[in-house]
Amino acid sequence: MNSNYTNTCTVYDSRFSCFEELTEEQVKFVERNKVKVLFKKGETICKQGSFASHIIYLREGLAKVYLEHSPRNLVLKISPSGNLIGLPSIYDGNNIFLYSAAAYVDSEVELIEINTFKQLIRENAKFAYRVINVLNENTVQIYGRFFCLTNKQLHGRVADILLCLANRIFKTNEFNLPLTRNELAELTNMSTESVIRVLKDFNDDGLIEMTGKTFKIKNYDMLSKISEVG
Amino acid sequence: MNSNYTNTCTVYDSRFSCFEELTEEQVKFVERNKVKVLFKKGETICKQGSFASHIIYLREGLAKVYLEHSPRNLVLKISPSGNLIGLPSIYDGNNIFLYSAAAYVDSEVELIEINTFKQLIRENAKFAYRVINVLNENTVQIYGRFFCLTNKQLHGRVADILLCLANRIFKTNEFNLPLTRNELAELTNMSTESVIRVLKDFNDDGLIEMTGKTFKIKNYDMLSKISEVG
DNA sequence: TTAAAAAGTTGAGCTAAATCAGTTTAAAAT
DNA sequence: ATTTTAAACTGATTTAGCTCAACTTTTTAA
Repeated sequence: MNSNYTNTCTVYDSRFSCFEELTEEQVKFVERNKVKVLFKKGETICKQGSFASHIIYLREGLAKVYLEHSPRNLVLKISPSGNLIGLPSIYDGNNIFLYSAAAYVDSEVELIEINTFKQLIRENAKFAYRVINVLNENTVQIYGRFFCLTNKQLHGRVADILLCLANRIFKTNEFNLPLTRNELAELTNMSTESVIRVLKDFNDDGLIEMTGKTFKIKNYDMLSKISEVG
Repeated sequence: MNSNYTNTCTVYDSRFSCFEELTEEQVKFVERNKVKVLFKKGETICKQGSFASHIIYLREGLAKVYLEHSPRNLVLKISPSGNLIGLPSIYDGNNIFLYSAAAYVDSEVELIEINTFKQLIRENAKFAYRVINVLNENTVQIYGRFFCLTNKQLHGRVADILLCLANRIFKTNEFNLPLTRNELAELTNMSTESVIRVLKDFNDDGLIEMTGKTFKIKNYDMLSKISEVG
């Protein structure tokens, strides 16, 4: 089970859509109570501390979910298309966003009115069960990331995020990363300079091939090992 | 909302019991499908990687929930009585415990058969809604702890855990801690020596009064400040 | 009630990784 | 096309916090 900790500095990979469980009528109910919004790269999708009047479904794009805190934020997860953002805000006694989210690339989201969502949970147990699944998968992912950021050293963390990007986000060994080195540093909770140094090490050792923002995983096994050992 | 990050190196403080939502019949159904077990201090309540055949309700005691990984574990949370352990294991496609739990003190738990629990979720939407609440509260707590361990320095982390113990676990400013310095180190993700040094600093500066395992919070405000600043 | 083991404590030295201060390159803006 | 700004990179320096190696106190076991 230790492989759980490899490559978990990552995202929730939506295997289940809770919306599948809705009746036709409920689907229409959702349609009536949602709006579609486009966010440009860098824009804030939701703001920590503001009223959570809606659940956010990321239809297309890539976003980061993070806790705001000067001098440095903590990225909780990166979220590709197909994910729900803001679910933990729906618990009773709380009506504010617990975190912020921002678009890494131009993104398309659907905002679903929160009481609509809550009502669906209360009246459709199967839907609720799916939501619980989504929440739990998410929790597991965050645990992996928690472990990664607290117990792995720099090389392990960078290896981890590279594997994550290749496996879970872009789903290919060669990808063009829409993040700056700075954003990569925020994501791995390290300094920009350290990110650059570690990437250079990997490049020099032939583990990756890197030209600017183009990355190619050359030695998957070795990166996995580095990620595991920390 | 920044006070969110103070004193969150902590536990889920169960405000809602999901079981309140059960019908009489469902309560009986649970009664038939649960067993009561006693765990001695130090004993493993559930083991990461083993089959999760049940949900664990901590009726009495104090436990840690942690990810196992040599050379050092990561404590996800400490769990006082009234908490459910093992909820994230109930998602589809997974039937193993994602983490271990161990008793800090002699503890009494109830094991509820997992399919019983799943059935309740599917057939009682209000129960499911409560479970979602519990999961979300838990998630928020973990986020706080995640932030604490990744972004705060040693003094901030120790201040945080002391406030947490006083406020959330023992609910008094003077308490006898059933943890060794070593366990405190594991909890704050620092070395035992560092824990001792920081505690000594706090003691010397009059922020706490400490004799062996007896702790007394003397300057709550200053500790809060240290916890906030990091 | 004494021995053994575990927990707690202290200081010295080391190291991983941050910060700082700069240079180079690339991307926007004029 | 040229200036401006931002991002990428490099080396030197600093430092927070760990490890190590002692020693003391407390707890447990014989």
